[in-house]
Amino acid sequence: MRILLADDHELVRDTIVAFLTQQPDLEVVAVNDLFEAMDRVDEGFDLVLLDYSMPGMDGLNGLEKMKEATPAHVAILSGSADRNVAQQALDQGAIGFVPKTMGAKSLVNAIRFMAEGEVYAPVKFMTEADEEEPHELTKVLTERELQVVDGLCRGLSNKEIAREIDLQEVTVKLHVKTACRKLGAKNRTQAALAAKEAGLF
Amino acid sequence: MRILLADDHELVRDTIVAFLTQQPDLEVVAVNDLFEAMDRVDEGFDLVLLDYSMPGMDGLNGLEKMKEATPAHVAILSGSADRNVAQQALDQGAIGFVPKTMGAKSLVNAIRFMAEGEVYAPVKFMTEADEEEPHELTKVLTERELQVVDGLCRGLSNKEIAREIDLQEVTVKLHVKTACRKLGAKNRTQAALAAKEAGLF
DNA sequence: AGCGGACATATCCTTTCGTATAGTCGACCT
DNA sequence: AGGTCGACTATACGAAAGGATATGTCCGCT
Repeated sequence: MRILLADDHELVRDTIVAFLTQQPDLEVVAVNDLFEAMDRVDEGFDLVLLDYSMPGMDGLNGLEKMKEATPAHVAILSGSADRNVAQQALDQGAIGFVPKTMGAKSLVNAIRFMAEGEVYAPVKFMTEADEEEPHELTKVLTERELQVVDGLCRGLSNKEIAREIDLQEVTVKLHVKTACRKLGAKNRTQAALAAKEAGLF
Repeated sequence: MRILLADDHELVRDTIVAFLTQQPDLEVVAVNDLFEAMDRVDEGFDLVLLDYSMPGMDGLNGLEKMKEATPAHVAILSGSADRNVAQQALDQGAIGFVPKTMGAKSLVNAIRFMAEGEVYAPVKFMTEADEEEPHELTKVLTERELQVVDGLCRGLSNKEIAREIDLQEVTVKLHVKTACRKLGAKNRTQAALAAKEAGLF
């Protein structure tokens, strides 16, 4: 299998090359940036690995360009990008997303996966990032408000929420109102949507 | 690496064993059901593969049991289960989820991944399932109902929706009610949540 | 010609929401 | 000790939402 690796960090490049070439059936060509990669991609590769932040990439536009230039599978390699970028890359047709934090053996496996046409993205990485935003909201909302918003997110009425957390309905209304204000919502429906959006519940 | 495979379909079992044993460093023990698997798991394995629907499994309870019985990584193998089951399995600590539709080479790669402690789930499988339900809903909801639900999903009031699509408020109410019924929602908030959940808008 | 589905409108009525206002209570400043 | 703030309770009222039922149009199908 022939792999084209493009990364502007020499150390990263050398490390990856060193590991990949230990595999008897892997052949790796490493280049410095997207331009070089574009130049050499015609040599025929099974998989192209592009660093997310290197000269010529311009975010995911580089992915776009590379995909137009070759029928080979193209994957994004990154040391910093977050889950959103990974998701976007996959949406734009990348065969995979590989964080540089990944172990060497896993990297080799991932590359085999992708070279065979299987989409790869580390599950850990894709899911755990969902737990960042809650902090902002759980900090502005009080305990009661959180309970009430939880009810909103299940489409409960004020009365039902009141029964559930043992409060007067009027009090629930108050919490709904203040929670709406904090969430920038005009009404309970928008509040529920906003809370869901933010990853609460 | 030692793999314990449990599946009640002999054909599936034999096929997988045949492929895995082609790998010089893989050693596979295949059994018929969860009970046999539990009996032999003490022999020491790097990875345990459990069929989702085989005697003794009882949904994901079998996964639970196996995880208690061994420190090895446990993955779920399934020919039919959907994305939700896969997600649940991962949430319950499975090291991976492998659909039987996967190619043999990819299967081997996935197994290496999991044996090394990397969580594996096919991205295609996990994401594409999100695009099934819309069909159902866009088909049961009429044109007007869709417009109204769109409004609901933006937290608009009936009056606002009426203005937007140039209808009387009463008519909007009608559509909201029928849409709620079709979506199995008790009120507009649940309807909005359900529509969002299903991937509409 | 007749039928049913989708759509629009109307009236009536009940429940729920949303908001304003006011007061109690305890915690935390300073 | 007085002040402030957050959480809670309480009234009260107008605005929405939700439900039922009835009428009528348009369109496609039989």
